[in-house]
Amino acid sequence: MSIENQLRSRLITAVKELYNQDINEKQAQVQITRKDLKGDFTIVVFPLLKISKKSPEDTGIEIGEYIKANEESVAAYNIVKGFLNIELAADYWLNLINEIALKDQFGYVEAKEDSPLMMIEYSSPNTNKPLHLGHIRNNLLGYSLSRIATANGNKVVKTNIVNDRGIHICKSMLAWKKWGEGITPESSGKKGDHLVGDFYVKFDKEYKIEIAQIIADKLSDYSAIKDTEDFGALHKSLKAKKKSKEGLNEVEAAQLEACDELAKYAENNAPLILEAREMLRKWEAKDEEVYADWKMMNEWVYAGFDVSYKKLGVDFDKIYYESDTYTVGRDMVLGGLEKGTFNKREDGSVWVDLSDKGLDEKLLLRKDGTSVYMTQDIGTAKLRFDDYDIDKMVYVVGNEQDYHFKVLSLVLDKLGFNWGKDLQHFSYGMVELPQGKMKSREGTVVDADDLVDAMVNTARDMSKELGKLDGYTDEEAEKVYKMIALGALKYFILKVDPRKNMTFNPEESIDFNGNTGPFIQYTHARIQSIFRKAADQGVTVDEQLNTSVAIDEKENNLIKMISNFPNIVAEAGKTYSPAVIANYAYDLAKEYNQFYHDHYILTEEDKDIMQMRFVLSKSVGKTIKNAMFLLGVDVPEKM
RNA sequence: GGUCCCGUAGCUCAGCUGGAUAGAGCAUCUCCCUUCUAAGGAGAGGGUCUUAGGUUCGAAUCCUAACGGGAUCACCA
Repeated sequence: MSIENQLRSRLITAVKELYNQDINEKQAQVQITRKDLKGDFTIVVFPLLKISKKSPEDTGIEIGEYIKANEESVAAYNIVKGFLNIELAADYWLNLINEIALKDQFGYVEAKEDSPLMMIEYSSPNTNKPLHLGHIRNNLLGYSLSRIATANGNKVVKTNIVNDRGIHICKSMLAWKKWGEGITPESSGKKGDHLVGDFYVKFDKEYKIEIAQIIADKLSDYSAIKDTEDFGALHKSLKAKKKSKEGLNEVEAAQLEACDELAKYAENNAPLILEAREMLRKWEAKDEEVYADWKMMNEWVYAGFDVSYKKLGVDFDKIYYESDTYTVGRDMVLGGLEKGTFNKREDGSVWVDLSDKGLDEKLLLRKDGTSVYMTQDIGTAKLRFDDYDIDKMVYVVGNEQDYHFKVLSLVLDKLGFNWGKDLQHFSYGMVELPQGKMKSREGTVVDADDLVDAMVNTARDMSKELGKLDGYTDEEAEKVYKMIALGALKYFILKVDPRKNMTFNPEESIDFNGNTGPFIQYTHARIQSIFRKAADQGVTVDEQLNTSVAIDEKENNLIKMISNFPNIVAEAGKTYSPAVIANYAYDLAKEYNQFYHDHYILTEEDKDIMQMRFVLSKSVGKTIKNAMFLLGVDVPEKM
């Protein structure tokens, strides 16, 4: 039992003994004492005043005396403004740090035979474009969450669902067929995912031209807007005005309706989209030529993704492909249709009615029988639960899909899967740039590969300038540059509460000073440097410290922070938040740097004190390393 | 319009299971490298915690409303 819990139960018995009253957890408040006050743990006595019928001071004294008399590790107490601060015996913390010093995996809980199996889905890319900044947040969160879940004693399976089919894939295929002239990654020297992405963009461009043409041709059919000169501008301004406080007048409402109708008509009747749909139909019918092209282009993309994943340092235990799972989903939908769980409309499309749950009707199969996004998620879920004995399913997917996962959960539940309603949508916020949202059409999307490369370059330049890696081979140094670059990027993204939208400022992200990953990595390297120096000087140091040595406040603070790490890991696991770990690692590094600044270690003459600072430094180094590991960040020996 | 999320220093973010004087970093201004890594440390300025009510001994934190920003409500994924 932790000392905190011991104090809590002492408090409960104290109230029972002193005032003959039982109190609950909420009334028994034990928290860590503010840093600027004397004491280790604080008992808040305010909630107990009604019971004690005494002043905060008197109540504090009575409880303080009781705890001091009955809890061995409590040495003293003080009362400030009605808060009872408990002071532990000096050697309590020193014994604790000796225990910690012996544990390599300090802070982690190992999984047992009967530990729950958690499957975490993340990444889930579309095979029609390369990974960008948004995917980076997803991948880093998913990877970190899986490490945090593992550290909390779960068996974890990292999984990925590759969205390798659907109309969006057909768009890039079609564009490549039409305008690609047989270009390949080899012939162009371009990464496969980028090459395919280019054709997706090309499709969009040509498609837009066709839409504009149709609109121009058909404009005269729509009386409300027939004299419009700039359709796009009108449509946009009407939509904006509808959203604004002002609202639309009758004429404008009619115009907007006409605009919407015409735009929809154009979008659905442009020759390119018709061709793409035909291609999707052929693909689902396994048309030989379409299938061969699809396979080839997908291979290009996978090869590209592999490079990006490796660059980011993430991986998966099991990858599912939508092209394998959508038919399973379709069968399940059809099965549900037979049982009357879903219903078919006259045109042949299949729907689920969720109006009793406060949602609306949702499409599960199109009228032409092809699958939608939801269909494949149903199939994927089925396959996964067939493959693994999953206790908890976590989907790392952006918050723009909150609604989708609400529906998925209910649909799975309707289909009779008891895990349906328990699925966890780990919903994270969007990544924005200082100038606003990323827009692929405006070329403001930050490419994942480019970003990592740029950061490695910055790390290299900076390191060379500082010259801290002299003596390393080029290969060794390059490893460190990469470590620092990724440390900066990962920490920058993971330190923010995942649920919130975040702003990614490229300039700030490559800053290596202050509250950054490299700051924490630097602290680790600094600590390792002490040990190297010690070895050079022939100083031998024991792994344990003398528990009767005197420590000052700073040293005590460090021990307290280290000993709190397991609680932090548990909290991060419970709240699914790498940010909790990131903030802790920063606080610990900062605290250590202050200690380092005004405490000498190797030149300290008192052997016991030197020993204590040495063991302390070692424990800090280890804890930083273990914390950063949970973020997927490695720490260097030198930097 | 319905539903959901967010609003803390000039900027980016902590703090939110109610608790003591609301914290970091960046940016601005001062200091500190002849002893273990200055990618560091110390200090200064900078706040009606969007606003208004409510609950409470106590509210940045919980509740309600307003204002501001975002997401979503497709035979897109």
